[in-house]
Amino acid sequence: MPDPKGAAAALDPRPPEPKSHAAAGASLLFLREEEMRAAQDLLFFAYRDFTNAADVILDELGMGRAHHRALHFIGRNPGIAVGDLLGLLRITKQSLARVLTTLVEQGYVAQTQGRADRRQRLLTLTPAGQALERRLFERQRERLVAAYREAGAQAVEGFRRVMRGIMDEAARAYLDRTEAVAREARPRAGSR
Amino acid sequence: MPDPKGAAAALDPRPPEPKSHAAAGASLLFLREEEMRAAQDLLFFAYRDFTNAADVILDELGMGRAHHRALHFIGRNPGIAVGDLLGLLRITKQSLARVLTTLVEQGYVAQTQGRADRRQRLLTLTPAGQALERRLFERQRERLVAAYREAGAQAVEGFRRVMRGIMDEAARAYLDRTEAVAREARPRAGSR
DNA sequence: TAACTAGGGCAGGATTGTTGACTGATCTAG
DNA sequence: CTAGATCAGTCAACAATCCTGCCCTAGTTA
Repeated sequence: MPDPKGAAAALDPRPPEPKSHAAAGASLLFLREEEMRAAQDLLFFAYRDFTNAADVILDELGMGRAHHRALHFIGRNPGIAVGDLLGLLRITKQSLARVLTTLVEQGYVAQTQGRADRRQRLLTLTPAGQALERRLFERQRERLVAAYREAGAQAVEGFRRVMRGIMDEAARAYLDRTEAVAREARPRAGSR
Repeated sequence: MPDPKGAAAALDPRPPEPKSHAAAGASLLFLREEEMRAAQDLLFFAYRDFTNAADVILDELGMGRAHHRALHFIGRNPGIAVGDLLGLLRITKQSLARVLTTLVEQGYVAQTQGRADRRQRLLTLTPAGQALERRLFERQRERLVAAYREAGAQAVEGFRRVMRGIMDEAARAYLDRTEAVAREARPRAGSR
């Protein structure tokens, strides 16, 4: 019943591409099989508990995580067009339409016609939507602040770099754009 | 229903608990509102694209992410009882039963009766299950290896610390146990 | 023997996601 | 100005995944 090849491989800590990079050497141990397995665990548990933090509030309102995701990205990108939001969430028009309909009906999201292109419905959070998004965010922020503070600024920078590396190129580009906008709006803490 | 306070707060980059920790000072900027928002983005995109990496293979087999999660944790905990697996995944018996049934029927997972407690069904991966899990893992490993290598060992350590801080205490305890077991099985690279 | 526990199973429903096709409004290029 | 492309909303039908309750069997434990 046991597969010798599979079982052996699971215990074999061979580092991929042993010494291609120069200043690496033995420290490439962090690329071992077991480390990659552990990273799977980290992503699963962190994401599970992070998203879970807001679920209590969502349940009270009869909403789900999809609503939260929409609120989050509309809040971070006021005036975003429906198509662009679809691209961020990577879901279909139908899936978004369902949550968007309830969010608009319940007064959390407002739609305004685009000026340049009047076909577009630009999405923004109403004051109620901002308040709700903030309530949801606060729950998650507690966890983040605790984790960030405990780990320290340097660890946070490492976290940021690894997370960016895991995601798609398109997602990285989006983050860069968002960051640039944030710096522009508040140009005291930024670089340059 | 509209909350003007929420709107104002959304623009206010106040650092929480300004100078409670000693060696912090201005570097506590990384706890600002915007940094927390950015962390939400990081978690969303990294998790989205990481899980997505294995979806192609899963689709071919008519399986979903729930199957992958079960395979992953059974593979990492051979002989795990159904109840313990439920505790890890944090889903209901029914949800697990569905995926477990298909995994057993298709020969990816084997059930053996517990010796100490014969009510238990201890779960292990069959050779086919190990092979499938490995195929799925390889896709995700590509991303992880690239991200880890690009970020460097120090960044990886920071990533690990932050991710641990985000998750529940119970999840951290599980990771510690798993790590200890791995060290025991291969006591050359470990500490102590 | 009685009470508890591990696991399986069923009924019924909610959420979130999919594909595909169609409509309407608007923009753009020839 | 017309033809085609694009943005968005909508419908139907379906599938994956999750949920709450409830009941059952087998085995453990007091």
